[in-house]
Amino acid sequence: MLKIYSTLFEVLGPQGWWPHPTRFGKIVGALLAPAVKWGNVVRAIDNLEKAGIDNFPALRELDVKLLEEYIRPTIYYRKKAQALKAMANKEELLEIKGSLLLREEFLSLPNVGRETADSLLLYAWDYPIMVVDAYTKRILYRLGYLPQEKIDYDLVQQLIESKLPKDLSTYQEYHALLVRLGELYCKKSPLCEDCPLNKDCQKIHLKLVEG
DNA sequence: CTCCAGGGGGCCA
DNA sequence: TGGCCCCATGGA
Repeated sequence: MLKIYSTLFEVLGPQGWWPHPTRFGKIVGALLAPAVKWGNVVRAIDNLEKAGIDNFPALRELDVKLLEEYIRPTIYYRKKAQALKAMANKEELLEIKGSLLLREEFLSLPNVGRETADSLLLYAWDYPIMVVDAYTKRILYRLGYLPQEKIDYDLVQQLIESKLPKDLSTYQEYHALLVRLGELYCKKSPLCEDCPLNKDCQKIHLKLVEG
């Protein structure tokens, strides 16, 4: 597990997440990001900021229909609008420091599941918790760390956390690196010949090409 | 132009 | 758990 991390870091370099500088942007970004390319998340946040929506009180006052239009570049925008509204209406959460209790609070918000909750904690609350997404599962499965690709979220999270130093920047970078690797090489039709992990991959055997 | 994948989450059986 | 729905975007 640590070897994957060091290999990815060496080949792909530091990813430097989270791209959005403000706390508002980080939180909104974490809520919009699932199943959406980051570029489209940025478009959505830009739409909001151009409309002067750059803080939670403003978001709370914003008409839902208008909010939906602003974040339309992100898929499932109606669901995500509900999540944003719910977060804006629970502004007291912003003052709480990261914890597993706060995680439960996030999970009680509409349309916020484990990945989204953990993204909020890891990137907007600086709380060291590993985010697991479809790429994470697919990559670890192909590398032989998981018995199957469809597997319980918590199990994968525990596995990773048990084998990495419990360190904020390690978790932040590792998830970002796995996403980057996934985007580049680990689609359902994989592009393994160029994958930096190719020589370690047990499922797919093609030659490693160094960039 | 059409087809379709698919970085999540909720709900229901 | 497994199936279905939500539903923009971009590449084939």
